[in-house]
Amino acid sequence: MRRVRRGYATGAARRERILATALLEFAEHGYRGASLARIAERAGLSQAGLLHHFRNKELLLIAVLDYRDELDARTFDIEGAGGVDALRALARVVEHNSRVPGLVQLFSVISGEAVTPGHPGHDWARRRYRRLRETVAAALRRGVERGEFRAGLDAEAHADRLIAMMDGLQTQWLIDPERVDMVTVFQGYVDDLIATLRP
Amino acid sequence: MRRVRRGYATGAARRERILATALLEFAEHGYRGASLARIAERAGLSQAGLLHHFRNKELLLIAVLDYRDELDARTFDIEGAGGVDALRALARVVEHNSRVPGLVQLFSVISGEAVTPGHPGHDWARRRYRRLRETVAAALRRGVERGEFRAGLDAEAHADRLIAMMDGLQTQWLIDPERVDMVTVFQGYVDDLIATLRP
DNA sequence: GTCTATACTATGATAGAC
DNA sequence: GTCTATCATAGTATAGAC
Repeated sequence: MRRVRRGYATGAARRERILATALLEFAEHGYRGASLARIAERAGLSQAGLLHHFRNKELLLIAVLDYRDELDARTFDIEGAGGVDALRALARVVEHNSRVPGLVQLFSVISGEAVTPGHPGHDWARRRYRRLRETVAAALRRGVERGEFRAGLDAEAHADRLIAMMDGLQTQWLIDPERVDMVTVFQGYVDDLIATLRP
Repeated sequence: MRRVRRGYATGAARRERILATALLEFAEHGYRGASLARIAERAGLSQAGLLHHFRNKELLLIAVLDYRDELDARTFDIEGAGGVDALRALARVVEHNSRVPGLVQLFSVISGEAVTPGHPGHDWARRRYRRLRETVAAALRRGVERGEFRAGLDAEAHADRLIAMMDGLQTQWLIDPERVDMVTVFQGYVDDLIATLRP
């Protein structure tokens, strides 16, 4: 009997171990600062072994970013929700993020590096922002349809602001965790915004 | 006659040339991605020559960050202004930033890297955020004293939010300049905030 | 103050045995 | 699929002549 999934399953587990390790390393040292040798060592295989699974460093980063997005599939149902509910969902995302500093840090470090055109994460970051903006803007528009928000609001601009606020507070929080209360400060923004947008 | 300032002046010009070049390189490639050899070449001296002026890479980065802060001494008089004036001054800072993408990018790239403790820019970033927060919060409090803003507002939280908004929009703008209108979107935030904070 | 030369270390990637 | 061995390259930093 051929154990159809055996080889695959082993390979997949290996792959995931590598991805999880690489995520930590990229989060800690950025793309340029991370080293394949160290990732391999921490993942329990040789550097050549690692490169058997991911042909080069750039492809590994892309895979890690996709992997992070998968872990992030807990979108907290922003897509499903609309109006005030969506804003509260965003606040819950921030709260959740405060419990996974590693994932947040990966995002902050890579986003920072990726502002440079030519960085392997540049396209990923651009796509990510565009998608996020669309998702949040759509949720705001649904709030208008439901009469929760006043008509004529600039959904895209508010979406940009909500995303900027999340990212900006994350940076401050990562750099100075004791001093910056990311969750409460963002919650305050959402509360003010709900009041402002009331019809 | 001893030309007291001659040697110094020459040295200072050289130093500044190096700093300006290094600023561009660090902005383009981050701390880890920048290379002393390339900085030296673009500044028109050898790598060893560069290291004569700045003993090592880390000290060069620190010097560049201080240099940037000097160029930034055009604080647009946020300290002097208070209340609504201060918020308008912040909007002017954003407008100004939109004309110096190089400086903005240096800040974004280094801030991103510097969330990692142990990064040579970590302390600089933390100090910078703390100072900024104090400056902006003080300006908001002055607005309360003057009766422009309602009493009991959380000045620190609003300061954190204003700074987060500036930084977050900068990242989006750098990654996708055609799509993100940093200046207008920030102006919108300030306008909403002035309305919200009215007594 | 600036250069050349060089030491030293680390990196990403490939070839080929098992 | 994993390893060892190796390559080519590039990086920071130092020594010492001019």
